[in-house]
Amino acid sequence: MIPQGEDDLLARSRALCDAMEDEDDWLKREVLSHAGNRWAFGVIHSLKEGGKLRHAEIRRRLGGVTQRMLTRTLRQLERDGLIHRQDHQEVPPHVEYELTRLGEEFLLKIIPMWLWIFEHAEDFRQARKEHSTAASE
Amino acid sequence: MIPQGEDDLLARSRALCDAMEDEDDWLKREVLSHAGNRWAFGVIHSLKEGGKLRHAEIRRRLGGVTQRMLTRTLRQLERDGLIHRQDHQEVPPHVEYELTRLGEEFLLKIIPMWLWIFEHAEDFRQARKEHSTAASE
DNA sequence: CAGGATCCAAGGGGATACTG
DNA sequence: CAGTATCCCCTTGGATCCTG
Repeated sequence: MIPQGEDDLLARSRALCDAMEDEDDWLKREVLSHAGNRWAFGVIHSLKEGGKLRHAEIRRRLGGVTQRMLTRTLRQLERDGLIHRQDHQEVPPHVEYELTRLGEEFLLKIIPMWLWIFEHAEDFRQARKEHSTAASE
Repeated sequence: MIPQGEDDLLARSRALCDAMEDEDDWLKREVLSHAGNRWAFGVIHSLKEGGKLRHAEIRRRLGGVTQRMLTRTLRQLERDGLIHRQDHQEVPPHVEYELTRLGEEFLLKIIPMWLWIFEHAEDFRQARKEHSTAASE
């Protein structure tokens, strides 16, 4: 798919690589790391589907995440502007999270890559298997 | 952009999230980590442009990477089948690396996200600035 | 030339307990 | 309910030195 514009994509990417000396390096690390983050994708996904959600509700949807890790993930995403945190200043605490426009766009950008990875799950498994057998020879 | 098929994307992603219980989690971690890896993207990019390259040549193109980190990155990419390592068994050592078909596809899949992030660099900077001012209030 | 060995600092991920 | 504090292990990124 998307055979058109391949050279163009590479050229633009190349230009960015050259331009990205030191100043923009934090951007890659900061933002792209979320894509590899253990819970970030699930959080964004949940918020996309559920709209405005509370901490406990997100935890329920994810399953397996600890309070601490969820809090850290939420803080990180908030800091980068992908989600919005709304504290209702109530007792007991009532805090709601929702995707920002930036967060929605981010989700739509990483889903294709995400899908591609899982579509090629067998290729990756195969590559690893071949590699381990080659190593044992 | 790409307003068409948004629901479809989400539905497919949702289905994958549900299906991905424990077994496929390594896949996400392993493969997606390359996207956030400090050097992986540059390595893949160099190989896409330069074809078959040696260790030292890749180092020259990247600039700033240590031997150790480059070796580790190459090993990781090789393990996941994104690049191929060809040891010519010579003295002095002569080892060449090149992209596999899987690696090329991977590059084309992550470039759009990559470009999007840099196109929105200002948004991220702004979000962070607002967040830090909000925190200090 | 390619990369292994060693040592280090920082961060990710997690378990458990506690708090306003 | 939402979150913090403390402890832990593991990985990442890196500097430096050494080797076939």
